[in-house]
Amino acid sequence: MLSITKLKPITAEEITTQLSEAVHEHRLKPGAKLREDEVSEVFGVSRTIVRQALRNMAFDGLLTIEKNRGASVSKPTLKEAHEVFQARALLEPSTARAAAERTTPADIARLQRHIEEEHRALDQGQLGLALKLSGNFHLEIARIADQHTIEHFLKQLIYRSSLVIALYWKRRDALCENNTHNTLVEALSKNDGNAAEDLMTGHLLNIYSQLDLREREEESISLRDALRQ
Amino acid sequence: MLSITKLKPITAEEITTQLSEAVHEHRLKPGAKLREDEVSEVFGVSRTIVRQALRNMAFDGLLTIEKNRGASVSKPTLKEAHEVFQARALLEPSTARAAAERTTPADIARLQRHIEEEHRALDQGQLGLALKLSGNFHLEIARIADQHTIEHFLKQLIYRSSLVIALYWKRRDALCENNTHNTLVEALSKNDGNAAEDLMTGHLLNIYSQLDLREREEESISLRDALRQ
DNA sequence: TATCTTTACATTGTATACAATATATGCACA
DNA sequence: TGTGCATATATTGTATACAATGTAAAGATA
Repeated sequence: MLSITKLKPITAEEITTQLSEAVHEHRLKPGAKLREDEVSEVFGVSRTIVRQALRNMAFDGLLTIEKNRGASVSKPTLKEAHEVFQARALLEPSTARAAAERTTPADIARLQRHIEEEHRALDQGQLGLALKLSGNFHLEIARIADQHTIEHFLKQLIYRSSLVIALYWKRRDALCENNTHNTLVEALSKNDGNAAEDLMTGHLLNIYSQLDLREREEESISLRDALRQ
Repeated sequence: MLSITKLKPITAEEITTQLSEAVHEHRLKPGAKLREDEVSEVFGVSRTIVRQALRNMAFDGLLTIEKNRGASVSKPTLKEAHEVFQARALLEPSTARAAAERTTPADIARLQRHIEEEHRALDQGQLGLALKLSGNFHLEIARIADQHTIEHFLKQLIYRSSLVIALYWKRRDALCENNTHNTLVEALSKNDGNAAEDLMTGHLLNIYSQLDLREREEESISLRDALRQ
């Protein structure tokens, strides 16, 4: 028997979340176009709602909306890539320190579950998922630090980091397995703020160093885009 | 003779800017309601556009939109007030340093014009305007540092600072006249990054110290709001 | 064939109609 | 009075119709 109960339609925020995760996991790659009625068909809502969701994502820097030409997944420039990691370098170490000072056993358990999931995803070759989980680990730390404002900014930066990685990661074949996250959890569990701050600084530098952020010629992309301007 | 040329209507972004400035200048105070019809009448556009503008502002933290209950100017809590200045303390000093390393004479001229305007506003008793100009001074520094991402975050933080000041400033009667901005410009003109960074740190602490961020009983506000939840 | 126009189509932008919800008003009853 | 309920009004939320714009296809001219 089919249930005909009219279930309430999905909200703009839920669509935002789902699409954002798709970008974060590289299921939607930089440059991908998102047509409004395509999206509205998928989620079963009107374009009104879809447009709200797309604008949300544009705000987070995930999408770029060009007037009369629609929305597409952003392609951060080299400069923006640098800026994202510079901003993270300013925000995350002190946040890690603050988190260390108030980490509870329950927090540790959550973080360890995060890491496990991430490893599982890597083992199964789900690179995109692993990347998303890795980002969420960082967000979790901001949550523990109980810094909502910074968490909000960090969320944007981490999503954009995912785009940067999609475009500028040196070796696509493998996200290097590293155990910095484990070491960080250790520092947090000991409430060692100094260590947490230092580890986070090093961790970000490590990621940063694995990006290929040299100037490129093909930067001026698809010719069409170059001429359009 | 009346010009009947159909001038193109104002955009959502322009409305966002105008309303944001009104909030920044305290012409719109925390708690003030913004009805969609009213706004759309004022600007001569449909509610569609107004709703875009209101959502933009909600994203910046200037407005709080409650489902089915409309938009009103945000009233940052004590915790949020702390968070705003903690975030600024992380971002602005290093930004000032970066700015110092690339400040040009033209930049100095702009900054000095800023300060002059600010003083003029103060002399004429236009506190709100002075506050906005003061905020713009800080944004100008981020612009000089050529850090677009941080500038974007800072803009949000500075707008919210204005709300915090509206709610928690110790002495409403007078924005204390200080010449820290002048000293900062001096450091920038000498390309003295260390000094700029230190001055910015001190400046932010100074503002922070002039806020009354002690717990209050009346925090739970208008009773209506408290019970509504 | 190549280039330029013109035309048709696809897609986004805006206004508006209607539905859903919240707020205010009036009335009954104690 | 004042409290509860019912009704009316105001306001926001969503879908849709139409306008504006961009893109692709077809045709014309050389």
